[in-house]
Amino acid sequence: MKKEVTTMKDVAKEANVSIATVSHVINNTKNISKATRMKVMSVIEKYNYKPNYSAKTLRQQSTKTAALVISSYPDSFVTEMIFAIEERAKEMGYNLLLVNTKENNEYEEKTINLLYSNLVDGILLSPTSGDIQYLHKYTMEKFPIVMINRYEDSIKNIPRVTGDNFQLGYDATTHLVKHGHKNIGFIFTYPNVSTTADRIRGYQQALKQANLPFNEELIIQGFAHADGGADAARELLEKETKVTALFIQNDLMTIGAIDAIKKLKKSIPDDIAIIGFGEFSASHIIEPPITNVVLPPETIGKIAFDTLLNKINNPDYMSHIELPHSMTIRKSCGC
Amino acid sequence: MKKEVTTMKDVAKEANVSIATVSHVINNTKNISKATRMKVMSVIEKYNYKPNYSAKTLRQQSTKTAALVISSYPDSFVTEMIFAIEERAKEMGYNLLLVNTKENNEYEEKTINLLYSNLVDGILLSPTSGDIQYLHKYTMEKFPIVMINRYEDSIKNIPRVTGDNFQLGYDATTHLVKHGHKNIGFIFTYPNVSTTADRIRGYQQALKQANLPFNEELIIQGFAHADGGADAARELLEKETKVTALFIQNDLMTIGAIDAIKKLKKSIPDDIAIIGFGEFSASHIIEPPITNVVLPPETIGKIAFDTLLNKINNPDYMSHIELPHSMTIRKSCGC
DNA sequence: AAGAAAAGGTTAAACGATTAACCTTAAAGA
DNA sequence: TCTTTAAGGTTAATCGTTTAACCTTTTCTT
Repeated sequence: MKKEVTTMKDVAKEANVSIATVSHVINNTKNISKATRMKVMSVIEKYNYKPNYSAKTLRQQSTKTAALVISSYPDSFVTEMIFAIEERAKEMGYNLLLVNTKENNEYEEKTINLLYSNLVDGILLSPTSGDIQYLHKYTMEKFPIVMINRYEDSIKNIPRVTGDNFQLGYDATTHLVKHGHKNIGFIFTYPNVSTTADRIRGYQQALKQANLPFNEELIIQGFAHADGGADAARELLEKETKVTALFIQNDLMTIGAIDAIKKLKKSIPDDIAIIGFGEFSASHIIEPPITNVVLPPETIGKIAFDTLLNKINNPDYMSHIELPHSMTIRKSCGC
Repeated sequence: MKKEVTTMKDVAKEANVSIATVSHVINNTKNISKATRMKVMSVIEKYNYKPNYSAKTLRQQSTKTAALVISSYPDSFVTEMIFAIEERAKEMGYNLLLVNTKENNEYEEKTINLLYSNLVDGILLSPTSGDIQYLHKYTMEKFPIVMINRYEDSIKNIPRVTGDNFQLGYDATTHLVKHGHKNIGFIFTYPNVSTTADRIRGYQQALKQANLPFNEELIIQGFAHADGGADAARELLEKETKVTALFIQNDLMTIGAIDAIKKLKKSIPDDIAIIGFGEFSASHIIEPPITNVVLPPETIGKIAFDTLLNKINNPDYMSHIELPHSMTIRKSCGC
């Protein structure tokens, strides 16, 4: 599939100048007389000529493209983050490649490997919950990678931007504790992931501080969609845990859980109080309106991209940024 | 920012073979003795060598990258479509570049222009509602573009895959008519877009068939988010239109509209019946559960990508594919 | 008016692969 | 045994830019 496309050579020939001159006109990299410039420009216009990106890249060793590798099915938090990153990339003159590894560790490694082939200048990575030790290879070579949302402590030299998930878990739990709850269920999506671990630490800390016992049975995993939330909620309610409150880490799951609880003829928040994670379009419309603890997806996205840019421009750049959460109080928590 | 990266040359030197041999080993494009192959492989392994993508691309004139250019803020329909496309691309050995033009026509043109620079092999375009006549330039050059969701009739030679939006509008409206509604509001997001136009034609056809008058006041635009839906619904209810049913073209707007209607102390579906567009995670949980007319985002995405592949491999390829919708009946329509 | 500096161009060497064409040597056919 | 064919490699051209180095010619400086 050979495309017959105008090249710089063609333009140069038609305009009766050298290739170098054409390049200089395009990039404004040398003084060019108005006459020549106009001549060249008109030829460019005439043939709708565009410089070949690969050739440019090959010569300049910079693709002006970044990749965003996410792992989970995108809920509204992730979706908003994605588009914030896309926008920021655009602003900074970068293109964005999107890859979803769907929590497939093996595929993730293959992807990073592929991207590493000078396809992109750097990678924004929200890693899978699997083993990501293979990343060491890249940090050694100082290939620009920035972790977003999730991190892995054993891998040094990778900057990251995440939410302050410990505090988030702590605050959400404390809020429920203040409403008098003693048996608080915690429904998460992926284990072995920093987000989950940090929030659970916060949860435990809050209980400890309130002199409440920590019951492992109250912490369970669910699939990251509505049905998964419903299943998890049912499981928790049917166990002998006397659970009276739920802290759910995913918007779709929250929706599912609410549905399931209603179907069990329990009232929210009277029988079961709920705090969800992440603001989404239906948060305030669902009955009852959902209290959420939220992280700012746009801010995280933009800062992450800027961090990546720093890392690209300075291979030794390092930072760990933790963004604070906020809480949107509505009825589902009992307030 | 020069990266010191191993090249094929380095590998060749270290393995004591020619560059060509290394290339042949990597691409399996010639008989190579087992001994040499192993020698080369081990050097590749040792240096974690990856072929330079730009060089490869430059030589082969194919980037194995496609772009998805969407225009609107992504609701769940679009989000699911995006990831279906990303997955399909992956399957077919392509990378996916994502661009959101946010309904900015000027930016859209700039984007297409940029992408055209051999950055991608082809573009999947869901165009803005603005003037897209500039596309003629590209169809002339047979640059592979496929329209997705939206199309523009005046631009020939561009394949497209969309929903059968006429039928969708017709069926949704007819359903409401059968419930006895005579004044059916139609809330859309973007005017001058084929999706909207086709659905309105369907709406009109349904009214005509039922001998109902067409009242232009009942068709209004709203911003594509929850507040926009709320505003539009209020506007319609406050007008002297005696509206008793609403057909809303966007999930967020539907959520907003429901909220607004409830706040006006009207009951759904008794006072106002509602049919939304697109299935989303809260569809069945909202009170009342929402009746939706839905298009299959994954199918549209996958078929669109395959169509683009066809177009890439055969510049004369042409097709107009219309996917059928389905309807998920719940309570909001009065059933 | 002489010398220096600026303006406006050009030449040619990269950048890092792929691949047709060529060259040996070994194996197979007759 | 002689000729053909296959196997295993290499050389060098090519893809389309960028950019340092070089060369004229014009314009300043003093």
